[in-house]
Amino acid sequence: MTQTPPRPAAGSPAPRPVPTSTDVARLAGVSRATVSYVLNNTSAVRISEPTRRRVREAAEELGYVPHAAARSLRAGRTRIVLLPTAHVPVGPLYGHFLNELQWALRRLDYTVVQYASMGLDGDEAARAWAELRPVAVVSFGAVELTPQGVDVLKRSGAQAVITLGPQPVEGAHSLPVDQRRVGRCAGVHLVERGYRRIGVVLPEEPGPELFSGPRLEGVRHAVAGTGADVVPLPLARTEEAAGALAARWPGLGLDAVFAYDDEYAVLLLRALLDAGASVPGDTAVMGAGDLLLGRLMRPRLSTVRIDMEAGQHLAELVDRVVADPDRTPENRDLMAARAIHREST
Amino acid sequence: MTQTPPRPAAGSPAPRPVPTSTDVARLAGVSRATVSYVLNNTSAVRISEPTRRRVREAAEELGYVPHAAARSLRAGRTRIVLLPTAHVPVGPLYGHFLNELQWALRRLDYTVVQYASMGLDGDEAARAWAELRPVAVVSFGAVELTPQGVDVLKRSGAQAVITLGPQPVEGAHSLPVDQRRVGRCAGVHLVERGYRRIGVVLPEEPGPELFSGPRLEGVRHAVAGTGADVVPLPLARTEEAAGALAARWPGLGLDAVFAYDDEYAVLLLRALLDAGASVPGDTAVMGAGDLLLGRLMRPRLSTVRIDMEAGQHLAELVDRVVADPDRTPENRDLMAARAIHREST
DNA sequence: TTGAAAGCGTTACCAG
DNA sequence: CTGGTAACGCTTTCAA
Repeated sequence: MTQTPPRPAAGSPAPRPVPTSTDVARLAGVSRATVSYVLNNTSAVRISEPTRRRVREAAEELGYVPHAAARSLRAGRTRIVLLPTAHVPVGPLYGHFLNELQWALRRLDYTVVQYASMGLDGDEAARAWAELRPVAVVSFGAVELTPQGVDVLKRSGAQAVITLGPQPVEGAHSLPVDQRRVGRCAGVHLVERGYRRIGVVLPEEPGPELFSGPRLEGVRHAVAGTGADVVPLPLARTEEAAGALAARWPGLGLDAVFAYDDEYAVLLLRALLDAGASVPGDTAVMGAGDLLLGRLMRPRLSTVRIDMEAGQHLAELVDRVVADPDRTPENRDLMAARAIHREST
Repeated sequence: MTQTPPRPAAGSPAPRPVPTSTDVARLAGVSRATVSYVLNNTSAVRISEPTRRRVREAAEELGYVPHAAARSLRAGRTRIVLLPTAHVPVGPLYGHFLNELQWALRRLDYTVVQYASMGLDGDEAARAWAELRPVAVVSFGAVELTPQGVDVLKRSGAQAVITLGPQPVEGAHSLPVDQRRVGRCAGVHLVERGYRRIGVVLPEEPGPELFSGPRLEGVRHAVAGTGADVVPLPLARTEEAAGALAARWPGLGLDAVFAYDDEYAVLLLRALLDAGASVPGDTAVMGAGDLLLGRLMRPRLSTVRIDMEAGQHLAELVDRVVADPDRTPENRDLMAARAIHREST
């Protein structure tokens, strides 16, 4: 026997142990199997109505709630979808997308587990995730997933290992999401308008590197061969930092700037205006994300609009892959990016 | 119920079953018990170094990963902290707070499960949560938790049921977070400056009701007895809606407006300016949240700054309550609110 | 120092 | 139509 807690100190409110299906069965005067059948509405077996009622009443009276872990253990599979997350959100857009995905997954009856990857490397992380025996893992690049990591997950029972990112991972169902395209949109937009010395604002804060790097690369790519220059500009997300950058702006000799997202863009735009610069006359400013923020500035901020395929769609994809892991991967990029011309460029 | 046998169709690449501790034991030529001892570094038992090595190598070779559900089942407790979430985020601030909390909990080795409450009522939701046997539940008011719900959770093994909200829930460890204080700050601020016809912008979008209602109530409370009026103003978070509201503004006869958060405030502020109004001359505008957005507007947006006690602290509180469920609840309000005067009031 | 065995709560199978 | 029994993977007590 296990250590039956010998009546904890008097005064405790309810030292009652948590009721199990055995307790329900005993109270209803039936077997555990019958309890299971009744509570799960198993159609393959027919139980008499009086019995059903007795079982239901017993469960109600005891406040019985089935134990998900025991169920999974027996069933050999969970309904857990694991979402590895980075320390810091990389932007409002991403947060919104993640939220939508969670909601949609829950709606499909999955249990969403967010797993913060505390600086583990890809394989350590994969092993930690595998302990939960998730039926699916959807990775946004917070952790660099390796083919070995994917293998560990699949062997632990994951039916779907889905990665979103610029390049596919061997063994995983990889959906293309190429942040370079955001930069490319901006680069093309600016070059077409004749700008030739282009600054690119990169967040100094840790977190968005996985997004900001490729966006910079995208700008470089768009600009290649046009004779235009690209100058990386690290910037902290504060008014002071923006002011300092604006102060040394004339010395930089830039005629345009593309910022990691609209927040950084507006921060700098404001600082430039306050420093007496003319936008887009002296310098064009472009952001990304098409946030409310930018539309409310004057001049209105030109931006790269990013549409992530609705979380709803991704959730349905997860569900399909779980049901049929061998289906051929889809290749459409989940992210649509296009430049929106307003008044700041 | 599903009845798909775990036997995959022939031709599947790797139908290898997931390795268990039995497999490791067999390969290492020891018993399952020994495997458990070695892999968990059990200090009460000493295993010879050669044996340890054999076990470790076997585990490595097979790619063995322990099964969290089985472990919890045996242990009788999980490390799951359940976070009920609403459909839509109620604002950037809240999102940030939630993120910090998740990170801190993970750091304390908890498994964070976000549970979207799909329109379940308090007791249904509590039962659904209880299936996971969380060791703690931290509720932000996405679902109205009842004393019965709390009881179900506690009886299912939850050591800590923590609610954040205006009023305590019987049986739960309730931390005061009173959104009315935000409204009160704004109300006091506006009344002190002589404004007497105060509009309060409430989001038309579903989601923030649980926050916006109390904030409105707080304004009313602050204004009571001063002879000032309070007028609720539903507003969608779009430029069109704000424009429409600004168009009928003169007819409303308001001399000040407090918006649910800085986004709504700036939206309206911009629309008023574009309509030719003077701020704060004709109308004062105040927001909440102290977002970057408001600081970048001209005139700079007056706001109510809200500091949620760092998620870190809440995570540590959870950890303490889990360790000692009978500790006396803390009563300090987790939220600090104070008006910040800028240029728009 | 190691191994055998008893459960944890659930459901599937197969007798009654 | 119903109920006993075994098994899921793991930890831990007890015995060798």
